[in-house]
Amino acid sequence: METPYSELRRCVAEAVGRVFALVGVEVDYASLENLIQEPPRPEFGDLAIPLPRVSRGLTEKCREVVSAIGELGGECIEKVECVGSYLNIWLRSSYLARILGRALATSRGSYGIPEKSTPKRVVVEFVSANPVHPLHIGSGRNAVLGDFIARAHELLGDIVERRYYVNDLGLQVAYLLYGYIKLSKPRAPPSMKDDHFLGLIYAATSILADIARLRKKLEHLTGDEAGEARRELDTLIGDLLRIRSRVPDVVEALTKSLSQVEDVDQEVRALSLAMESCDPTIVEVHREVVDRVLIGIRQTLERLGVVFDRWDYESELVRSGLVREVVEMSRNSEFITYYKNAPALDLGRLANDAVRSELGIPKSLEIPPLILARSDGTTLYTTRDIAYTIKKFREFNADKVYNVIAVEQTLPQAQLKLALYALGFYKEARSLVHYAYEIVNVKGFAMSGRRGRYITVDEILDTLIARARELARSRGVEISDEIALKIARSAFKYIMLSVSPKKTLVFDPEQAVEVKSGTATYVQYTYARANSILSKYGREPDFNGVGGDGLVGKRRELALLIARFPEILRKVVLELTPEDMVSYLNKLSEIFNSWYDTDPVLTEPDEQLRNLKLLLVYGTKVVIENSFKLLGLDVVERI
RNA sequence: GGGCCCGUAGCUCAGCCAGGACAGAGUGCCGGCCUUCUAAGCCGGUGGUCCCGGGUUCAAAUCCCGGCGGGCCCGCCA
Repeated sequence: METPYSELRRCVAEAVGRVFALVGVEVDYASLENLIQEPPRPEFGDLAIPLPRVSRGLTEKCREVVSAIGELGGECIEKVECVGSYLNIWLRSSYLARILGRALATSRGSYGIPEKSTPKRVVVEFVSANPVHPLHIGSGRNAVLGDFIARAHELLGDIVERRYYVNDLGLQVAYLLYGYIKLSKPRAPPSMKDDHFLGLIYAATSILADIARLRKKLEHLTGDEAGEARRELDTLIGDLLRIRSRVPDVVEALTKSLSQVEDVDQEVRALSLAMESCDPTIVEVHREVVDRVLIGIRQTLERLGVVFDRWDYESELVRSGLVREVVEMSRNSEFITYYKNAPALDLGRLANDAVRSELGIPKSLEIPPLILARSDGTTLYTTRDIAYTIKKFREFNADKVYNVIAVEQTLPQAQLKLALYALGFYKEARSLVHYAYEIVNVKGFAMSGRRGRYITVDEILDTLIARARELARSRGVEISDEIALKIARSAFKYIMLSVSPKKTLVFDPEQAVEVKSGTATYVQYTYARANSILSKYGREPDFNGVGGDGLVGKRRELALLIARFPEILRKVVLELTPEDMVSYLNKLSEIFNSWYDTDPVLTEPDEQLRNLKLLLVYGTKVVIENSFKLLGLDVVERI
């Protein structure tokens, strides 16, 4: 279906094109339409065309264009003006009102939502944070972006599955498990969630191992090197003290227990091996500690409104034999090689220009061989990821699989694609998308999961909830838990979505909890205002009874913005750029609020004009609703 | 050393891919607006060598080349 904005652009292009032809410049309407742009300021009209782009020398003929447009302007153009090298165009109010009214009347609540085509089957794997600590804001960004991708596909009518890869093998989990066993499966204090509690145990164990290692090393160091090591030691002890201030008993018991161990690292490595071989003496406690963390993570995700369809345990993947199968296939592959005496795939040889371009891998990215297994026979992360990717495609019969993973994993993700290709999974290799995002930095704070230095999603949500309550109370209103959570999580998500995923996001905890312009709350407030007007009006606006010359000033700006919405949404859905939607919502809310303040709707005596105003209110409401559906934000009827 | 990304107002960011008007928001700071549809709002003021240097163009924050600064990757870690 044609969008109102493309309709009006075509109308303008045709009218202007006819006039250009009259002054001797022939140009086809389609290319003229592409040259139409939005002026930077309202004084420059609703639309504008840079004349030199159309044809050299056209600027000089602009006066003739102006005088000719009166008769040939057609139904859409009110007037045009020449300013500098631009032709500025004002649309006829009645025309703009009519096409906007028709578009909204046709689609109502689904205004802007793309037409469904043949549904695709799409898997989005995201978050997949290691089960060793609570979700921090970095994982929060992943959760919000991944859910956005899933929602974008759902909006297109695709069938989407959300999967979480539980990385329950590897040294990180081994450290947690080690500490957990040494402490004889401790319970969390009543006020603390399990994932927060176990995250502290993980960090304390990891730090104690680091300290022991460093102390040993220090015995052989002198001079500058010794000084540096001592400073590092001080930092570690500082981190440990911070953890002790939260769980004193745990840290004391753990310190005492580990001080009697000759080589913690060696024991942890042994434990890791035992985990991977499903050693019956630990298999139960291993699963127990992982699941305790996962329950906490799942609660956090539920607070965010992010729900997964599948939780895939890495240990089960290994046990299923699929990983072994991948290694076997590799051994029979023509790309098998031995690198540093370990079995590997020579992906560099595979990655010629043709294959790279087929898989979307940059030419300049150097691809080292992918080592498949350690000398002890255990497999490596990327090897397992090959198996997991095959599993994701198979189990869901997927047309497309997204891996939402930090940009720092660009190389392993490229290797993953190439490995699939090398093993004959051509379609899978082509249909796998690494949706890369940059990390989150906290202002004045170096995050580290291993050191227990992070800001959790839970604490941000708690602070935001408290802040929302406080604000409501200051206005004499009590808000429900549900509303408070909706305000809080939307505020958090909005921040996560507002910066281009490829850019580092600087998170300022002080700013994050402020509720003002440019936040989700601001947009929610805008929605509540629009909603309030419409519910007081009590019935649907009369979409056909609009017209006249009412679209001036802010009303006109708002109408144009609403008219542009379907194109914006489409672009955001196809290009997966949530930040564009955020910018749009900020602009829309700003214009709406500014208009709202000076131009009453319900008391408007002129019926046609009132209908027009109601159309704008209705349009704003629907646009916010549908944007929120895409971004995973919550609208609130009252705030 | 090689590769990728980023550099725009004190701070956080749009705009760059598809070049176009005196470069836009938010925040901060200063001042004003609640007998009128929700003041979590609105209005006004303040604030910029678009990292630097060349080039292409009628026109460069945007494209090209060369620098500088910051981040990440180049593990038998994940």
